[in-house]
Parts: sequence; structure tokens; C-alpha cells
Amino acid sequence: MQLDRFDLAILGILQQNNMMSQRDIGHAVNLSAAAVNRRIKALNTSGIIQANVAVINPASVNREITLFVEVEMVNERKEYIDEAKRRFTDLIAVQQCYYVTGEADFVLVIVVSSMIEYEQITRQLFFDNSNVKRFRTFVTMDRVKVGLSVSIPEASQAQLVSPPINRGSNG
Amino acid sequence: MQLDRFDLAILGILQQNNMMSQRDIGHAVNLSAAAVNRRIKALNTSGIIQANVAVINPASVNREITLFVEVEMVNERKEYIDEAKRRFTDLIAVQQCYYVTGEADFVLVIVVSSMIEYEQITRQLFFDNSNVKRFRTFVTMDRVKVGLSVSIPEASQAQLVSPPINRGSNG
DNA sequence: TCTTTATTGCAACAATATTTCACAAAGTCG
DNA sequence: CGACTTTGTGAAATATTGTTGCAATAAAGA
Repeated sequence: MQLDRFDLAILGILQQNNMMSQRDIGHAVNLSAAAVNRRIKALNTSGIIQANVAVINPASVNREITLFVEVEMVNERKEYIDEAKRRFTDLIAVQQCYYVTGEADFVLVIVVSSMIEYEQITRQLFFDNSNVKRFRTFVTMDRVKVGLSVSIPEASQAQLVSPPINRGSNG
Repeated sequence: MQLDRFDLAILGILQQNNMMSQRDIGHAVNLSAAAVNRRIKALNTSGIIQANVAVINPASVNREITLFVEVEMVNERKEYIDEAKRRFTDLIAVQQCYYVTGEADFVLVIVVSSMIEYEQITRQLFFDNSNVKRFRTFVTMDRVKVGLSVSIPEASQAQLVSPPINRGSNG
């Protein structure tokens, strides 16, 4: 699916607030609400929009501790890596998991309610896994910027001056 | 604001899919749509729900490269740290920024379209900043698990068997 | 027991999303 | 060059969803 500047502008809005009415979005990007509706539907079904979610304040559900963990594996053969991916992914406290190059093999973002809970997780994920060579933990003091937004190409300077072409009216 | 098991169940649904109709949510948690509506509104206004967003597939907008960067600072006095926070946050390519303890001071998640773009960012953020002592980059090969979901206490085992109490009707 | 407060479900209502339709632009084929 | 097809549009009609008022229920305190 090819995205034009209107799609990009719509994506830019939705990734900040997907509860804005389609009419308001249309007004913001110079399109009719119907056009916005069709485009959003296409963006959803094509998988360009992967999910629509509420972002919850972790503190409000007693998940105040965010940790970063770099994990280095012993054996980097595919089956071992896949096994590790599965293990990490399955744990609900693992909010994000990335397989990376460099001095570590995995980077994890873990969200827990207490260091006791984290200690149990380290045992389960790392100490009881003979393929984990080493791990390094960073404890977050400030979640300075958190989100999943990506920069939208040209979305900032897009003018969106003219509705694409016709005016489809007979009056 | 005190959250009961219904609020938690609703949060658990919304952080996976905030486009589900309030009727369906009500059906899932054993409440009326009106009750769900009131609770969601309260969750939004109280800030427990921090945002409602669409998650965009980065590849679809040509942002295929995700990087982790650990940054170590020279001077850790508050004003310098705050200045760094501002710098990092302001850059749109910096998707996430955490101030951490441990062998680094900051952990960044950066999303870009090319390594050339990243090279420019390193210059801007690190080389041209005399307070940056060192930084280490990890290039992501696989975004194994990505999201902002937090585990909701007891949401998994909550039964939600009985609608709270009344049936508020006069027949 | 009686009162107060909070919360519910239902039903009417308002707002929003979705579909339908006639038309315009651009491309394709003869 | 002209007829035809495809794609996409705006406006209007329809369907769905969110929102609010109200009486009733339950819990807590006097």
C-alpha cells in the first residue's frame, strides 16, 4: 500500500490520539470525514496501523519500577536464540524485547512492582538458564520520554493545502 | 482514585485494544455499557489512562532501524542532566528516553530510516556535546516484543462473575 | 432502623462512524 | 482522438456507538 501525504498526516494524528473524531481529523488534514474513514480503515486492514491501544500509567496499577536488561548468551545458534525469544516474550513483565547486535544479544524492558519481583524474574530468566552468559541491569529513575511514536516523513512540513482533486458535487 | 477489579479488567482490555465498543467491553466484564462508559471516562480524566494511540508499523513509514544507545555523561549535576533530558526528548527520532542508574546515565531508543541518519544524530547528540563521555550502540535485528502494556494485577485470575449488585429497573 | 452516598441498569438521546451514491480525474485500449 | 474502466472523492442517508437522566439497589454510618 502506497501512502500519500494525507495518509501520513492522518497517521501522525492517530499515533498521538486515536480518539479524535474522523470529522476533526478531516478538518485538520483538509479531507472529508468519509475520506478519512476510508483511509483509516485501509491503514488498519493493511497492517500499517498495528494496534490501537490505551497507554496506562504504570504507577496507577502498582508497576512503578522500569528496568533495562542487557543479556548476553552463550550459544548463539538459531534454535537457542529462538528459545530465548520465546522465554522472554512469554513473561508478562517483559514489556519490550529486542534481539540486537553488539556487546549484548538481547535488550529487555521489564516493568515490575518491586525489586523482589525483579529478583524472582532474574532467577527464572537468567540464573536458571544455562545459556545466559551474563546480564546487566539498569534501574530507571526517570521515564523521560516514553512512547511508540515514529517520526512521519514530511508530516511536519506537509502543507495539505488542496483537497486532492475533485469536488464530486452537482450543486 | 481507587481501582476495583472492574476497572482493572477494563484497563486490561483497553491496553490491548481501545477500539472495542463499550457494549462488548461491558459484556466481557459483566457490566452495562453505561457503567463501562462512566469508568472509562473517569480513567481518562484521572490520568490513569495517559493516552489513546495508534501503533504504527515503522517499516511502513520507512523507519526500519531501531537502535539502543547507552549514554554516559561527564558531569552528573542536575542542571546538566536536565539539559541532556531536554536535548534527547526534543529529537523526534528519540522514541524513548530513560534516565537510569548503573554503568550508564541514559538509555535511548532511537528509530531512524538509515544508518546515515543515525550517524548525523550521533554527531548532534553525542559528539557535539562535551558532557557526553561515552555512548554504546546496539542495532536491533528483531523487534521481538514491542509495546507499552503493563501487567495488570490479578487481571488474569479475576473472575468478575457477578455484576456488582443491583438491576436498577422498575419493570 | 433510617439516612446518606455511591453506583448500577435501562432507556432516550446525541454524536459518531459507516455505507451508499453520483460524479470527476486519470489511465487504457481501440 | 474518443469510449471505457478504474479509482477516489464529497454529500447524504443509514447504522452504530457513546452519553446522559432517572429510578432503584446496596453499602456505610448515625
